[in-house]
Amino acid sequence: MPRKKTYHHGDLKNALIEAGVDILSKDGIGGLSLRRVAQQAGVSHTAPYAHFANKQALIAAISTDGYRRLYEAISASAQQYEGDPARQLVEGAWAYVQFALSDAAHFKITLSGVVEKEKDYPAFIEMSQRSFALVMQIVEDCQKAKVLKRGPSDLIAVGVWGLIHGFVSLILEDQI
Amino acid sequence: MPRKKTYHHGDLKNALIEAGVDILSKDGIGGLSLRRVAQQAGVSHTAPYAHFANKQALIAAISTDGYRRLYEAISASAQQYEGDPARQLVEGAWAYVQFALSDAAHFKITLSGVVEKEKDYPAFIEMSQRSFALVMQIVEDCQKAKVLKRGPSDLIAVGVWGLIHGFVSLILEDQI
DNA sequence: ACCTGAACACCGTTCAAGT
DNA sequence: ACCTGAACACCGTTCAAGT
Repeated sequence: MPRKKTYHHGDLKNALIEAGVDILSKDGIGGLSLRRVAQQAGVSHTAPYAHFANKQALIAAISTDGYRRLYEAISASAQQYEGDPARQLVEGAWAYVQFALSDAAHFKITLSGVVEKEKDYPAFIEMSQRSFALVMQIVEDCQKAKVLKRGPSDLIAVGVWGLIHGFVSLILEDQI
Repeated sequence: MPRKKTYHHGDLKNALIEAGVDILSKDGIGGLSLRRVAQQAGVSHTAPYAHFANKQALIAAISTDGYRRLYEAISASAQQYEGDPARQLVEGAWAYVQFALSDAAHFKITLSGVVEKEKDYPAFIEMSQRSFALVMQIVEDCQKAKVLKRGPSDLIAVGVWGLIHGFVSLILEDQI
């Protein structure tokens, strides 16, 4: 018996997010519409409104998923190189670059800041803050190990993040 | 005699860009449509196609204008504090922050990298590169004056830019 | 060259209705 | 609770036509 095509009792909400990520990877940000997402999930074009207030809310959920992906990648390499903060920093940066290169549209919509997410999407805020806190933790461990100079770790973490992001942006714009 | 409302022999192209910037400041990115831009410029909704291949091209022009605004602001403060690179750096950063805060939507659409501009918009590429070159020049002057540590100036410029951008992003997302 | 108006396919969102 | 189908206003883009 084939898997049921309907999400009537399933997890339509996550199916819609997955469909959105899939569309982003295939057709970019321009191809992302609520109606296409619904169609790909096998439901009518109004069904998403049972789970998301509007398109912005779906985009916020997709962005939250993007941050989770980033968090998990950095976290995985941090665990792998436990006790070696310099390596954790460089591998974390590499995870960031890999996400950007392997799924540019998902990366961009997650980190662009173009969509107004800050107001009504606490899950997005929380996931982005967890990611930043993880980077700050690695920065602090690097400071203790004398890999990075002393100073305010939050400021240095913003600098590290910004430096990596700047590089990735140059790569994505083909200027490097 | 009031100024003619028609751009039949005027500069519709720039009028459309101005209208776009105006709409961005009033209604944000969600409010930016070709039809609204045309209406605000006082022409039919198909007139923009005489000057822009599509909506992306108009957005690229608006983004180019954003980079020019950034370039001119940083350039103005660089001239004002000629011979004081430390001051040039801090005032240039302040100009960046001011642009972001005074016109968040224009700033975001310019610097988000969400739109695919790199391919067919050489004016955009050129203006963004000029802005980056200016920052790099200030960084090099700071290095000569021992305000910044020695090292590859392009890399340090990316870091400086990224640090400022990271701060601005935190401010715009109300996380600071 | 520059602009118009009709037309097409597509979109976000609402709403009454069905299970 | 979860989903459907019709409906509405709006959008990007094309095209034949007008000056």
